[in-house]
Amino acid sequence: MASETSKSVGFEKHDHGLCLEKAIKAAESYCDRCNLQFTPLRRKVLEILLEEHRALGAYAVLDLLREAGLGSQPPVAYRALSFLVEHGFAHKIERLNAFVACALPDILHSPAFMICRKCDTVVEAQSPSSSFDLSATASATGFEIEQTTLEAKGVCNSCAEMA
Amino acid sequence: MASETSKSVGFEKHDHGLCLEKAIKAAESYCDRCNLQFTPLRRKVLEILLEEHRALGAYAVLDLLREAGLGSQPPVAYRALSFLVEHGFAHKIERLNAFVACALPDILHSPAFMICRKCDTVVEAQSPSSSFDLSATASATGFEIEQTTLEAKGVCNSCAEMA
DNA sequence: AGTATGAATGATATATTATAACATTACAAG
DNA sequence: CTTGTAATGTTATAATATATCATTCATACT
Repeated sequence: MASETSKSVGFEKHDHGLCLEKAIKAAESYCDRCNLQFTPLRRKVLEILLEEHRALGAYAVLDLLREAGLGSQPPVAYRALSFLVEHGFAHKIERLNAFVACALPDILHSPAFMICRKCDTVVEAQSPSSSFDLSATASATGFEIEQTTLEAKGVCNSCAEMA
Repeated sequence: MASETSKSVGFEKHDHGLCLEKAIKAAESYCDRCNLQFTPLRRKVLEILLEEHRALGAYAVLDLLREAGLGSQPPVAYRALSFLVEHGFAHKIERLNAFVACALPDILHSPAFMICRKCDTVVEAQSPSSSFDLSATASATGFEIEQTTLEAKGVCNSCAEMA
């Protein structure tokens, strides 16, 4: 379902049809290599996220899924989204309770996002590790950071000892 | 209400009654200085968060509020929590949809957290800015980071131009 | 004191996000 | 061909959050 139009997405224009195709191919080949099932449903959900190119709530995804005739109940969307997030094809934006396609599918990274509080546009920054200074990326794109939140998930001392 | 017991909280023991009192006093005097109303409700919610010393969902807070005879409907809890978050007395942990009292009430900081996926314990790290490497803090406390998310809220280029 | 103003709280209803639980289908390994 | 596992379908409901309007409370001005 890739369109050939180049439209304004994120904070600047780019060839969106191309980026969609590339991302799908990347996911496909990754799943091949890792014996993961890149099913029509999962592919469609990733296409939806790529096509929209912004953070979508699970129910927005579900609506589009329904339009495409592929599943109609919440768990269907949530399961596909979980799969995509788990394998790095998409990220969850916790602040928005929404999901975006990964903008850097070929690069190992810990996700970092700039979220506009006015239009909810989400831009993913390239972040090699948990230590990352967004301010350079922000000023390069003209994004003015008002507040940042860093949340690290893991296992604490005492839980590790118990195991 | 502050208890005098010293119990194990976070990743290590400390005098909890004392830290509660200190935090309440800090909030009180900040509100005085800034002409904010540190009402009984808001104080109670902060006390609840401090007393529990872990991330609590809004409805958990509401239950404790109800027990204390101070409001019983969701908006009551959400409004008090918003106030506390807005003024930095508490933080919202987006990953958990939960709230914690600020562990560093006297220090200007952008919040950074380590969240145990097994016990949901949340520890706040001291983070002077949006650029911050959690890994040092993590290894100091024996926390093993599995995944980090950095979300910056602000205003993007095009929205800024419109205004 | 009286009263106008805005802030905070109370109360009802409902919206939004997410998952539990179980049934069914698809598909691959033995 | 059948048995196990993963994926999807389906129903129901849980958990989180907010809109709206009514009421009370604090403050500041006269």
